[in-house]
Amino acid sequence: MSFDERKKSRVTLLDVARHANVSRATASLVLRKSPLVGSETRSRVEQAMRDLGYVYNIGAARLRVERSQIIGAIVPNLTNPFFAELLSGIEEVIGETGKVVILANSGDKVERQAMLLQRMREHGVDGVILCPAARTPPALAEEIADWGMPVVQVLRHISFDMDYVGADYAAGMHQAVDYLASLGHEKIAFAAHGPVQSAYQERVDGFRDAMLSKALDPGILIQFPTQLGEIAGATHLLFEQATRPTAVICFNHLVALGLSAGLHDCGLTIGRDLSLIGFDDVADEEAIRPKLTSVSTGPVTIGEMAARLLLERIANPDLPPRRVVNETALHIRQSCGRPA
Amino acid sequence: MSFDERKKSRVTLLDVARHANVSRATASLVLRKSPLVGSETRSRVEQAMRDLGYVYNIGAARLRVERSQIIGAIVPNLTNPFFAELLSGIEEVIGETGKVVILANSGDKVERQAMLLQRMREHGVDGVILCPAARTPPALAEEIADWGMPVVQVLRHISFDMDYVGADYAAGMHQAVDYLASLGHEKIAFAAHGPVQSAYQERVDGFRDAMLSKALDPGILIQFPTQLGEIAGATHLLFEQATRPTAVICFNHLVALGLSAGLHDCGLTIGRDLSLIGFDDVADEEAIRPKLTSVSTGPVTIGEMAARLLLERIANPDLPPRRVVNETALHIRQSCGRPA
DNA sequence: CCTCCTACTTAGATCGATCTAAAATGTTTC
DNA sequence: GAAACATTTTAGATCGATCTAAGTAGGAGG
Repeated sequence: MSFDERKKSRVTLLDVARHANVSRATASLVLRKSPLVGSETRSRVEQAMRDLGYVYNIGAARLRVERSQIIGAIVPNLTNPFFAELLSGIEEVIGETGKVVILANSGDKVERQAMLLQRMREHGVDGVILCPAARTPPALAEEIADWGMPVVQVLRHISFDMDYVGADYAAGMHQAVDYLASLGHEKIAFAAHGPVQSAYQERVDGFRDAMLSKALDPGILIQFPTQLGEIAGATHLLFEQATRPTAVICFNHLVALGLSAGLHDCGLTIGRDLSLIGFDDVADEEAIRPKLTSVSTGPVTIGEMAARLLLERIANPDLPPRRVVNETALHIRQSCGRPA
Repeated sequence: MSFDERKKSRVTLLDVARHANVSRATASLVLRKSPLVGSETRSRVEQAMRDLGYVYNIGAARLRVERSQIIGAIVPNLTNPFFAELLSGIEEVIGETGKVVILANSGDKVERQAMLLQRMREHGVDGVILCPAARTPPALAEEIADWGMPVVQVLRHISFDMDYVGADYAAGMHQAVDYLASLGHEKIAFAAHGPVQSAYQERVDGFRDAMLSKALDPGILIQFPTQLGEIAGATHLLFEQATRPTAVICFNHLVALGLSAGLHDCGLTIGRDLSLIGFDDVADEEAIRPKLTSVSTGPVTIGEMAARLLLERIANPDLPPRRVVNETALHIRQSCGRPA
């Protein structure tokens, strides 16, 4: 890169074209790997690009073409490793196609989510992967449809008219309950947490349903604090129920981590004094002792599937809405035993 | 939104202007909240925008103005909660300014990182927050400077000519070593992990330095596997050293989690049979039992500071390069005791 | 009545790519 | 040698905003 060339704030396609003695149009064709240009011309232009240090300006291109190569991802909480894994899957698949992911954190706030969607619209994203904030009105789906913006819901859903990718929470609950029942447990609690949204509801309903199908009492449902740090301290809630549970199924990995710590603090041995089943099976759960028996929902996979679904939706907007539900798997480790 | 208006693929500023009986220029001034337009005109234009459902097209604007309102963030590993927290801090600060964050995962691969930087350049990002992949050649810094791209290094650094935000790893190591020494430990191991990069080196050097200043042997340096799942299984490495350590300082929270689990598996009691100090103090460490004494580096804060530094750098490219080093704090909990 | 000033408003060029429709070039066919 | 054809190349309009430089209107001052 010579001195003069660096002075120019930006090397444009026109500069490249002039340097290679062709027109702007031809240079553009080379850029887009069109078979129309002759091979000698092509290499001359490519050399010119290298000589001048040309950088493609996607922004300029997208003014003409209807494609920004940007995908949005909105999650309710970034610090939760579960969502980090989800994002990782999304970024992986989107990145492979040469597109780019805009990341945003709704903090589970509906207004903030609306603002972020607006911002993404202004950036002309090709589509959005959205984990809807709790209490998102279903009308949002219609609004989004009006905008003509391709959106895939992940993990939570607010509408059946929009693509959705999630896990089979109900089946996961059945796996957990069936396993505990097979060990002889009858008093099984569900340790819930966080705001109510579709995934929450599905887990609770799945739990109820599974318990009833085993003719067990589905009524032990305990609400734990939202913050990880406070969950351990709230462990006593488990023992303040009308019937004291012999096993607990956790809403997610945060509850599992918290209770695992809290039970230890109470001097109880997990798996002997009380059985514990986690949900989501994030990497950390492998590192707790005793190792946590857990229902895995596969956040990375869900992220990948959501990304793929979105790409298909963008390519073909008239597809009917689809629902993809990832299978859950019960990973049996060491946190469950027979009831005392 | 009426039928005809929806048919038009996009409502432009010109449409708004016509609808409000003003020129495109005036509408643009309203958009940018210029004090030049009369209040009556302003509200007429604003009403027109609402009537037509106008959406600002940042992409078009940025073709004229040198500002894309996009910031890039490149991290080596998204699934590591430490980086997720970092990102959370970045997104928070950047989001407040109305800008947007493009997220990318280098997988700690230099070539992939180069490709991502290129892609971000094509998207015309206003700046990038980069946690350089291990083995990134220092020449990259010059290349970036040639591009004229504002970049802030986080957590790891490859050049002194580029802004940098990190933690005071050396001080953190001193805190950890001093604390253990005060408890009477003399055989202290450093449990390392992952590829060598500046943050790695600083921790190792800090450890050495701290040990030497206490006249202790700084030579017990053990390399653990990269994957969390494999660390626990490698715990035995601790006991295969020439001198068996009575305390271990962990490279990061992954090693701490892994060893905490591994020691439990060996039937050892942490804090009594062996003292353990974590590093990074991610939220999870609160949930391990016994609670982990840990050096906190504050990833969220570092992310916030990096974002602020980048914004300043963008506003004022001629600032001399700055280095911001976040203080570390030793959080004393329950994982350390006197040597057996 | 003319000049000057203030407060708005606007026409038209511009950013850097793509796309259409047409032109230039070279080859083959009759 | 002209017509027909395939292969490359190109001029110029276009996308949707911003910016410059110039315009209009209305009032104050002389």
